[in-house]
Amino acid sequence: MRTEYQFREIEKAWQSFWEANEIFQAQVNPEKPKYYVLDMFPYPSGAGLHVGHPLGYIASDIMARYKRLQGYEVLHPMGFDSFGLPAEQYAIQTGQHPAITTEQNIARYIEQLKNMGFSFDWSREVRTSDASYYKWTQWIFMQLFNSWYNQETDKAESIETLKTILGAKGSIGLKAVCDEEVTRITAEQWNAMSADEQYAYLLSFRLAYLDDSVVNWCPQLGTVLANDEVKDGVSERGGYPVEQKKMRQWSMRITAYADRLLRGLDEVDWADSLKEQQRNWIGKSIGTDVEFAIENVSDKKIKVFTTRVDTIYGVSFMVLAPEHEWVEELTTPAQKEAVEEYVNWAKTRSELDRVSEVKTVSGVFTGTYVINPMNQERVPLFLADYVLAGYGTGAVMGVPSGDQRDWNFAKHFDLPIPSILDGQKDIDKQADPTKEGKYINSGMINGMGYKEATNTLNAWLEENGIGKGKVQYRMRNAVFSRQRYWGEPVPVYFKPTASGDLLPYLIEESELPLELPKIDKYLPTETGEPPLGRAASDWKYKGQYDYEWSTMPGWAGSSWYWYRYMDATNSGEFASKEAINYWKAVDLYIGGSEHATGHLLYSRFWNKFLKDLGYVPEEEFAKKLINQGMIQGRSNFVYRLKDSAKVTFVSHGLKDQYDVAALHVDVNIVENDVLDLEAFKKSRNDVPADAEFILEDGKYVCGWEVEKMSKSKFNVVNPDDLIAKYGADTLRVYEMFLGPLEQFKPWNTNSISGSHNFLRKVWRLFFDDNTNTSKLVDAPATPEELKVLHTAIRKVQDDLDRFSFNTVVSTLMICVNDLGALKCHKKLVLRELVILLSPYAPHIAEELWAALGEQEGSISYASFPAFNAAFLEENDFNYPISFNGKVKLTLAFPVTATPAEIEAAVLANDQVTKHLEGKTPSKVIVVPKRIVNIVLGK
RNA sequence: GCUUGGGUGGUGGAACUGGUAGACACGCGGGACUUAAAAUCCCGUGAGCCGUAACGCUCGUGUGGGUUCGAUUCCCAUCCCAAGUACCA
Repeated sequence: MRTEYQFREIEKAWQSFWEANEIFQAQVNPEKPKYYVLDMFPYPSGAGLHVGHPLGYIASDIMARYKRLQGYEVLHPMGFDSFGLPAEQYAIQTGQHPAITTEQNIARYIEQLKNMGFSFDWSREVRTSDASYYKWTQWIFMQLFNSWYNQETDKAESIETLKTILGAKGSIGLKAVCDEEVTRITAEQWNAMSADEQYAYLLSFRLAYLDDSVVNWCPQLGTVLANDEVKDGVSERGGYPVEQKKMRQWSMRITAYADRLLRGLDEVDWADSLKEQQRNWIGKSIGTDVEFAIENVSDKKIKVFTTRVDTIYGVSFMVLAPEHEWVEELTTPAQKEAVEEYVNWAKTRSELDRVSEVKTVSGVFTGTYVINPMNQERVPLFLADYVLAGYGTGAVMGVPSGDQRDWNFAKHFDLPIPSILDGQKDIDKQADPTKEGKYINSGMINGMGYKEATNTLNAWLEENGIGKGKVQYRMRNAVFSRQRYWGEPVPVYFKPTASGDLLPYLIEESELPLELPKIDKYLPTETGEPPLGRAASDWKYKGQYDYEWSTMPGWAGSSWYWYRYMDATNSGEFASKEAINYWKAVDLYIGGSEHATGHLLYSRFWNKFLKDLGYVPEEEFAKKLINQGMIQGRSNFVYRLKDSAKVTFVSHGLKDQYDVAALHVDVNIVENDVLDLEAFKKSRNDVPADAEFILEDGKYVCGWEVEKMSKSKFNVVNPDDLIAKYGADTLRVYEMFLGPLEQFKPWNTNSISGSHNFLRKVWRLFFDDNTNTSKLVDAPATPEELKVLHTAIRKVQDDLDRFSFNTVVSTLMICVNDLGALKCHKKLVLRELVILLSPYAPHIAEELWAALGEQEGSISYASFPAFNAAFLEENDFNYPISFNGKVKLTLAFPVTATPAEIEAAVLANDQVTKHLEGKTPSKVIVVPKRIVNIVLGK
């Protein structure tokens, strides 16, 4: 029998062993510290996994296994974000229920994941589309519906506390996050309301609420599209026109949490770029709302938001967004034509046009003037598309001296550019946004500095009822309805009031889950209602009330799933108190950065909400987050002669001598950029058997380029193929060895043989390939062997603690190379080496662990080797001796030598004297156990 | 434009708080073993230069400056690449 490294048998055997013995099942175990390693769970797409997907899973699995070795109770689960569009689209085309497609895809994913040897606790697998899971997504929705945000306590509270407050004090002066247009009422008014009226009033305060939202409606497809399904104003699929349509939609008041979402970022260990993205997305700005009166219009005032109220005396014009609702009314007859023309032109401009033409100035005068409340000056009112209707109040005060855009605008329309600060420089050439200096030409703030001026103005404006300090956020509330089938039903039905208005009511908690009804077709109804409307005739609450027909968005199920893993089969709670209090939050979360402003923001929102209600203990759900970099494709090309009677391909190195066209070639038939000619001829029908190849050095060399990994570019590498050829352990080691986890990098199968050879070298430390014998011996380790081993122990531990997965691989390679050179086959040493290797290559590690005669069954629960610094101690240190920073030689000195002794010895050395060339050193720097530098004057 | 990363051999990358730049691996070249191949092992491999040779010299981390005894690492300026983004008042 050969004992050569038989990875196929080894990997299958250990995967079965792990599964049969439930090796990776996590328990609530207060005896041990816990560690929760989470991967962003995948959407199970029909294409299966490519080599890019497992990258993050490998890293998280290494951490999970490493922490187990360190004695932690590790929770490392996997599941599926299984609601989503592709399955629904497939259902529309084929009529097959999305659940069936989803089930098939998941089965494929699980098979692929199991082949990789991940240490997931599969007993905790979750699927967002299972009713037993979405029951709790619906339950959280109900909690949100039953809550309001109290700004006094700065947290969400039960709607019952709001009723009490309204009954006692009314809503005048109530600090709550609510609909903007809500009418403020007294306690008497509240108490005088009917039950239905009170219920309707409360809807404006609930964290889940109904609102008219603008959606991308595509009449031809009869459906609502997400922003990224719309390209250049038409649907990505089919290219049909898309219009903006107002629809009654469920929304979530995420803006209530804007400030906490911002503050929480300081607590978590996430990449700066990611935090910055979230900060930008939330877009907090502190400023002032100011009302400007309009000349000859008494019933309206224009409200502007400014972050620089201190510049208000420098206002020389005012601008409204072209979409502003008062445009028509505020245009004078003389300007009517020009304004209409401008508004129509502005409508044709896409978002892209607006962004790309930043430098051009456009606008039109309305003919109307507004009055600056500070100095009663008449200021012309313009329209310009640099002002956006969707941000702030849709109106901006123009201060050309301090804002470059305003300055450009003023120059273009020949408006005055008054100076307001003595610190402003060259404002005839450009705007100067400085806050330095004292105010001039500025009425009541003349002579003041920035801070004092701002405070003075805010106080005065508030006192006179003209303005007010305000915090403005860019972030909008989150639309929560989707006009789709394959999502969670919203647990709401509509019941008419006495006057016939429909009000939304929650179903009873005991009636959860509200399951998706069966429907005949997965399209909207003929009247444009969502697909669930098709079930309406026999899908009614208590047999009489219509349910909500829209479903929840994709982010609903993924905004709390890490809690379900803690107690995945609990039917009475989303997770038990005991489980939540043990596992608390995710210690390490790994996933792509593309979720920065979606999933990661919504999840933080729901987590904070659940904490407010006392269901979970932590304000932030993921303490540490690593974004793995995307793996890009590396395409290969062949070069076909353009004018040649016979089909002819020329090798990469010679292609410049011919007129050629580059064609993608399947990377799976190319090795080290050398094309497998036979496979190539078979792979394509457009390559005849007698095709000719112009070779270099007897080989056909392909060109290459980095592109996105995609089928159309023939550069998709399937992990299954690599596992079949090299084994999962090799693939795991190689993916980590490729480079830092966070970095974007192209996939290149070329050097995978290096990782495979490494594992074979490990194998050969244990077994002789030729004589079929074990080389293991029971002998005490030499100091040299211990030094090699402990150098590796220290570095592996240090590197894993800072998530430097790639350098661990080279450390292990060095260790194995060194032990090989020392011909070390001692059990005591190799035992520790195998433990170090086991997080990366768990199958071979288990096999070798068994070969060592270990009785413990699985290496997974061995102890991580204890580092002993004593083995690394040296008597001498080899000092590099440098002259003016350039190293010329090295000299060994005892580590106990003092700098003075070293300096004396160095200067007395013959070689050093030779390098001095008779010069006298002006200075000698000795850094103990580092370097000696001799400074020579010029 | 702004924000955040990043530019190191033929390639992927290493160098943890400033201390021998290029670890480790791929690729390539040479050699041993073999009838041959595979496998394995050994040697070499940043560029340029001097010499018969041991050895030695010069340059070198996008570019230009600076700080320092000493800079891939810190500072300033600048160019290029990637991701994100908002004309945000």
